[in-house]
Amino acid sequence: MLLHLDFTIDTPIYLQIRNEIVRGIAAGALPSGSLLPPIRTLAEDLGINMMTVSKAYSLLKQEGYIQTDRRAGTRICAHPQAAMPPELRQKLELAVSEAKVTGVGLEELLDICRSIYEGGAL
Amino acid sequence: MLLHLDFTIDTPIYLQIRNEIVRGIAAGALPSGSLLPPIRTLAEDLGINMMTVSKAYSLLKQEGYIQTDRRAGTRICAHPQAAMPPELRQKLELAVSEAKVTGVGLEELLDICRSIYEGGAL
DNA sequence: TCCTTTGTATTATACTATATAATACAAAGG
DNA sequence: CCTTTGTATTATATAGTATAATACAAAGGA
Repeated sequence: MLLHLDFTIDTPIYLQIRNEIVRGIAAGALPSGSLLPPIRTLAEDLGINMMTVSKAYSLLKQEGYIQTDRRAGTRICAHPQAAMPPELRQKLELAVSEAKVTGVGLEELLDICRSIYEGGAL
Repeated sequence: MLLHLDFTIDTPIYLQIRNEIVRGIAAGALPSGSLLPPIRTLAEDLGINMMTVSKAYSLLKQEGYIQTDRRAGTRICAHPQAAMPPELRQKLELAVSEAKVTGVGLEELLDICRSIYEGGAL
């Protein structure tokens, strides 16, 4: 379980962990049922505090990405939503808007999105 | 100049201001050369502190979205980048990944991105 | 039964980020 | 000169983030 953390950017560590796991799920590296490492193990591997990993897991659990069992550990669980959450919609709007303003053309943008979706962005 | 702020979410106010302006540029509501309201005026309209607006303007200026002149005020300036900044690429990757995991199909996602790009997301 | 492993919770501390408040400054037009 | 503009400074308060040191509950295994 290798997660890439960047301590120089302003994104909190627990959010980086959460994001990496979400991307891992989308990329297929973490299929439904996959066992995530124990909080203490991952914390030690990453050289960070146990509670920071716990915070990431709690968030993922709250969002429905994982399920936790005291003894069995933490596993990925698929959960297609009925509709797209408004927060995700806003994330997309902002990213697409920034791309547009930056000068990225529509077709180019769609190609990028397609490659991310298909390739898994990893 | 109406900006929609949400004081209940965890996104900082200065970032919300920045994001709204970027989306306004992409949507065409703020074409190049548009004059943004003075910091004090916008702060008063939004009921927030002057320095919070100043922070948003500073960020936009640093990112190249606006230009400031002590006397002439603050104006939008177009600036197509040579290549897509890596932070934007990561934003896109995360948003697309979340959409995929949430159960959004590829074509549906591309339609959404297209409508955002063309419609301006406003 | 005892030990280990799991997630979770508590308490304290330190540091940073965010936002406000009250001023002050520099620049330039009227 | 006065106003308006962005910017800077100093102080303060609050919240978020991360660490540290423990402790607890649950359940499988020796």
